[in-house]
Amino acid sequence: MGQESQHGHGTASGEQVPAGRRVNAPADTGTATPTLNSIARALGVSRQTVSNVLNSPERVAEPTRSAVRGEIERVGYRPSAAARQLRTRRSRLLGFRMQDTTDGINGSILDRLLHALTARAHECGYALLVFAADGEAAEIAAYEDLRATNALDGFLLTSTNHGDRRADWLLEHDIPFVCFGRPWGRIDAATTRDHDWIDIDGRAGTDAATRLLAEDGARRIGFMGWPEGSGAGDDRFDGYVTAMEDLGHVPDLVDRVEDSFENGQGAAERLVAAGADALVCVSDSLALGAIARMRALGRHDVMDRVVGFDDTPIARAVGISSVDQPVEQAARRMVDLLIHRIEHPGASPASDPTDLLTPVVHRRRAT
Amino acid sequence: MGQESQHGHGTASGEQVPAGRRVNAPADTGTATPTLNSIARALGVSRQTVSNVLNSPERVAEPTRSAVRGEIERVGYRPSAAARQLRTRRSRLLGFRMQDTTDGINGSILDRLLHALTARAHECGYALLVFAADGEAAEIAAYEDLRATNALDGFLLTSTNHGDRRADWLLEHDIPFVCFGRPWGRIDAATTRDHDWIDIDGRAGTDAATRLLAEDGARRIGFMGWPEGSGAGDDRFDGYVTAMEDLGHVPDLVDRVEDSFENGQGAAERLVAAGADALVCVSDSLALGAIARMRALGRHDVMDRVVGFDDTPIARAVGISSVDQPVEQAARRMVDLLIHRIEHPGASPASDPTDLLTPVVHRRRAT
DNA sequence: TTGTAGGCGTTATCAA
DNA sequence: TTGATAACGCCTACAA
Repeated sequence: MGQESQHGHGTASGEQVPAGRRVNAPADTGTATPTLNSIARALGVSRQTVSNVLNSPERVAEPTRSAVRGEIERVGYRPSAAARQLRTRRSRLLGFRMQDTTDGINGSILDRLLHALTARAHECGYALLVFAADGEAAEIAAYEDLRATNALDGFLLTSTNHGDRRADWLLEHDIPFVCFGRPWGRIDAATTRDHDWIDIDGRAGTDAATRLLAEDGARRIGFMGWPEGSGAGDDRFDGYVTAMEDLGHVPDLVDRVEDSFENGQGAAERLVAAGADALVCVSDSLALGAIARMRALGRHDVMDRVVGFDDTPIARAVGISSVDQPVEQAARRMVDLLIHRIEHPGASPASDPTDLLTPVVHRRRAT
Repeated sequence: MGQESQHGHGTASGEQVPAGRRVNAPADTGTATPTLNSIARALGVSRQTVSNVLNSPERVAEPTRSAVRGEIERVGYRPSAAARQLRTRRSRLLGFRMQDTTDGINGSILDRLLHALTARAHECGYALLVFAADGEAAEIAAYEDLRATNALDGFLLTSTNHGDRRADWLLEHDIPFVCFGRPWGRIDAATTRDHDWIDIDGRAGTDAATRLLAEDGARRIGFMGWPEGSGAGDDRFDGYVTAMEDLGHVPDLVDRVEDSFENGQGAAERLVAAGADALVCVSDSLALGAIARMRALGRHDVMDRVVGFDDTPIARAVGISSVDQPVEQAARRMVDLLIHRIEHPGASPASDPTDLLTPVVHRRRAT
């Protein structure tokens, strides 16, 4: 194997430093960064063999293989993502867009998601690239740019809405992606192809919340939700309705408002005035508002019968019962789906609409 | 200029597709990805000229320049980050570690920071790579790995503590970074070199909070803080002490506990038992706990005189006065410092200890 | 002002 | 089983 003997045309390529060149040598610390070449040379094998040890170990004979591995370990070699990317057209990078405005309380679930996505991606050998973009158009522009320049392998989308054009664009351009949230608008639309997504069973969440209150003796359970038209909001409303009907109650105490603490106060007041003795809320902001107003009105009976949604830190701290979305599980599934799609192009979408993640209600008592 | 005429040794490099090769051609959509080469060829100029138009436009004559620009625009050319990175050793990527555990309420300020950092980096032509790592050792290992494989240009550190070894490691390895938080432990330590950081004047925050309460007629103002030993906590304590002394009061109503809602309840109860008629808190969790307990005890007088810290969404919603850290400003400065350091190695640290960002107190009334 | 040459570190193909 | 060769797209130095 001719240890150390430079064979062939003089020195191996990349080693002739025509004295006086020394381009951008980064503050020559004595030890140059190890590369496939340097390892190959040290061992007297070809750099292709070293590459094979990394990518198709079975094609390399045992003695060689362990020798190479030893050297790699010894010098702390790390393959260069740039070079690999240049060659393979893959970056092992996943894109995640930061919401332009975190409205705080509810936004916290997105942050939880981001944490979980990062962790899972890491386990799979991928990393997350986060970017900012205001509005749908800007977001699409960002996809285009990041895909072209940074070769992102795929994107993780959140809060998909009716008439969302991001998914269409990505489909058209054959870029892998997964959505957190069902394709509300497009489902059943024969003209559009399907795509990967995961979702949480909001309906099951409000259903469980409603039953929990019923168990506590509530009869006139009210619902505080978002205006009709948002997929998740309507879904959660359905859960309330079916649970109520199933329990033999009439789901007629309903107040649908934009999400905010203040609106929660107002809606709660109206609902109790109409006779509600308990409240199911589609968010913790609304629940928090409801509790505050109930307290102000001296309705401690109702205060103890409010259930929020998302199980935000505030709910935990203040002691509000809340529906907890299995975000970590969702993140794992999103990443796995996306990576599968990336590594097996051609495969058909793996999501099954019946396969929603089930949230769990935490029962608490306000402090 | 011989449009379209291939001059020199046959076709330009990279264009000979020895029929039957067609390696990984990604689903040949008819239009190949534009490159410097393809643009140069289309225009009959050399690829170097195109590169120059991008990187040193002044070296290219006008007619050529605009022709090139037109073509770039027309075909939607984007330089490949991988190729550029391979060549320049720079990725235009900044690293940000996700906290392993977001303890929720207070963690929200980190999320706000991340949003702001992302936005600012984007404006500067950089992107953020987020990664997960549990514990100091793992974080350092992540630096090493990301630096070696992904060529991250620098790192944005948060929550630096006493005896933090991350900064030491990064300094040793000459990797650019900035910290959110003063180098508490190492400041004045002659043995360690200095580094870039920014910080917020916590002392000014509690000072302002204390004065705000005094304006409202409070005399026996209590302080709810963290146990001695944390830089930020001690800093905030100092603000309270100096303000009180300056106002002619004695800063003797002090309770220092670990940060949590529950501890906030306990501390508040002890302090009012000792005679406090107002409370300055170093976090919104503590403030929230304080308010809850005051309400339970019927001390509405004190309830209206609680100031929190961080101005989290909950504080805004519930109506707690709170000290708002100028996070967006901090983020801008962090990114700018880091990028400066990256693009001008050798320059000395730019942070000036006297140059802290000043928070502002928002006055609110609980709902 | 523009063009030529060479190489950054990796992988794919094919020949030995 | 291993090695030689040729790109991937870009940038820097130098020559014309």
